Amino acid sequence: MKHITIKDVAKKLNISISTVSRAFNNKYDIKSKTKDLILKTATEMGYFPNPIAKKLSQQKTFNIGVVVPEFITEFYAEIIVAIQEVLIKRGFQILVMQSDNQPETELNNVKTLIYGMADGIIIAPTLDGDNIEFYLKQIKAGHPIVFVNRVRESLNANKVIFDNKKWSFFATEHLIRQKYKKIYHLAAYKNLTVGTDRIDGFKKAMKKHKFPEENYQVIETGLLAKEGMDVVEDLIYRHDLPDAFFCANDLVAMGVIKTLKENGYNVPNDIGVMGFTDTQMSELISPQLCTVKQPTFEMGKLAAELLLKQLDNHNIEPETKILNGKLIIRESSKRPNNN
Amino acid sequence: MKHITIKDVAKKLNISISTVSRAFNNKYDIKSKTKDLILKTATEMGYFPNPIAKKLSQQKTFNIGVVVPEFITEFYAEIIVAIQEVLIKRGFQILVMQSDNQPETELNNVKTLIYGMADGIIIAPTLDGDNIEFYLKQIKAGHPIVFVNRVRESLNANKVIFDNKKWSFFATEHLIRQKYKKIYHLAAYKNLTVGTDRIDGFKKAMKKHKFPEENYQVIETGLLAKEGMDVVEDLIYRHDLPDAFFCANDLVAMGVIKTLKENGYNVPNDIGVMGFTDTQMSELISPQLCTVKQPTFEMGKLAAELLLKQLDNHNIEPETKILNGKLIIRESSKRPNNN
DNA sequence: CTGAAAGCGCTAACAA
DNA sequence: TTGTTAGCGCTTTCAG
Repeated sequence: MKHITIKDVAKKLNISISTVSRAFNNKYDIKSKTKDLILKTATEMGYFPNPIAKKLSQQKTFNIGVVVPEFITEFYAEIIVAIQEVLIKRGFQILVMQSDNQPETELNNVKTLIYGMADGIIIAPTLDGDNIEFYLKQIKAGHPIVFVNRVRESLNANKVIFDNKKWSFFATEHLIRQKYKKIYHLAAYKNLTVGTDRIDGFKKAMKKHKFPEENYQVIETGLLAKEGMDVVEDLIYRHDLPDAFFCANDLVAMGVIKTLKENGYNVPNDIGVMGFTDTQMSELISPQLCTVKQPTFEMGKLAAELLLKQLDNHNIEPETKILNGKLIIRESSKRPNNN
Repeated sequence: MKHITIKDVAKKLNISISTVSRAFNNKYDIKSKTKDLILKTATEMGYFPNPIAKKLSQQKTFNIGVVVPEFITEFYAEIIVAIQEVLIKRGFQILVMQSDNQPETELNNVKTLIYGMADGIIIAPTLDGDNIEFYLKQIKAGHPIVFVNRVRESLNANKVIFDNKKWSFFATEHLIRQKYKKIYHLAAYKNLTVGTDRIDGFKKAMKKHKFPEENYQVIETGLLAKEGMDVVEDLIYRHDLPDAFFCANDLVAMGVIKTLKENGYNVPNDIGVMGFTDTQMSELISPQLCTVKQPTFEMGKLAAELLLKQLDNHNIEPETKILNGKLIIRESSKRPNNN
């Protein structure tokens, strides 16, 4: 329980604590011989500078906090990996906290990090709800913050987001080009901006290509494989299957494919399926999943870089990075005779 | 940049800082009227107690650190979720740090957490290597630490591990019972205890059932789908395919299945495949993957509970929880005519 | 019920 | 090149 402190080291060597401090921060003049001696004995004694005390006096940790809704899916895990890659090179350590998709938990996490142990923080919000105002106040007070993913484009802050509307539009158009005639969009929960944006993109494509109202539909489904399976089962039961599904994410798409296959439908010959995000698994299943690649690594990297800029200069103008994706054409949406 | 401190609040109300402190910790006698007033104005001013300072004087945060090799695969992500579930109920916040499979990074992470911002720490080590000694020293010094997963059974510390040897043995026996006659084990990297333990279990089963040496083999493969694919391609090229694969994890197994299918082999009729871990995806692919379920949630939960015990009483005897898994029998290892 | 003051471990002027 | 000392923001005894 007892930490060895700078004092213990100083006493042992009969020198002052400031000399020990200098040895560990090697930026003040100090005889290299004493420095070596100090470092050596300190290590022997098992001394390690207490970061808490350091922070309190220096007003600087070299920690960056990252708050995400969850990291059980690859999406945020990959973003975090990218953030870490950039910031570790610059001498920072990364502390990650999960909000569990709970805005209150998110707020607490951010508070702990920002008031306590982090010089800056990257937030992937759960919702673009009430917390945002608090965050903006913190930014104004000088705390570097960068937002990622689930934020409104209009938010005046450093942020990196994905152009969900556009790529949902493109994904839908891909299905249309494959001559699928009746397309259902299995959407994410409607309280997510990313969800509504994808719905918008889907509808836009439908309108552009003049699909009659009865030939397309948006079904609020969710983000889990199970939820996709349930919806498909229900549609089968009601004899209301479309000839293509555009799913909110890959996991839902995989659930859809599985249920379709189990019920004797061939994907993509009978029914096409399109995912969103491009997870690792999407090319390991059969048929391989056609999807939209979201540049998770790029998102993380850019967020980290925006944060570094803020750390260097607190008064820069907020920047927004809107990222593009890529259609990953694979079997699951390939109609055999699309003539 | 300027935080509002306890001093500012005290000055504003013309009271002492200790009174303000009391108001926020409501454990000392304080007139409820003054308390309310303080809390109210403090909130208005945007005051939030600085956790760093709190920790320095109290020697207690309510943070628990969790250090894992990575959380891009479900395995550790699920463990973390379980830990969080237990500890949040007890008023702790969880700080997660990734070691990136690098022992040095791991050591730094642990140091930051333990000396700095965490009352206790759960470590899922990258290797059971040199760092362990340092950790044991910390435990002796009174820092609560619990180990998870990649640790030797002989380590005298609080830990929760999985009985890899046993379940690797059972997995192998399952393949044997299915009458597969030539079985290759695609092993994890050999410097991982979990890897060598699974190899041991595999060999033990082979010996028990008197498989001739030429009918089984251990191939160091890794933990990625790509690595599984490469090995299978190589075996196909060398005309050295077995009639069953027992893979180090599900991801490798999925890579194996994919490559086999692409090369015209039927799984499980021509070749059986068995995974390890039971990821979400394993039942979404076809054929569904037969695997061993590792109780990730249970592991996290128990680790958290062991930590809580240590937090309450620093001098308890170290406990070891060795967990069992479960065979999840699915298509990929079902031989049609196993008579 | 409230205030004064010491101290948590460290940094960073300022002296020497 | 080294030592002395005043904080960093908070808790917690000890007086009052």
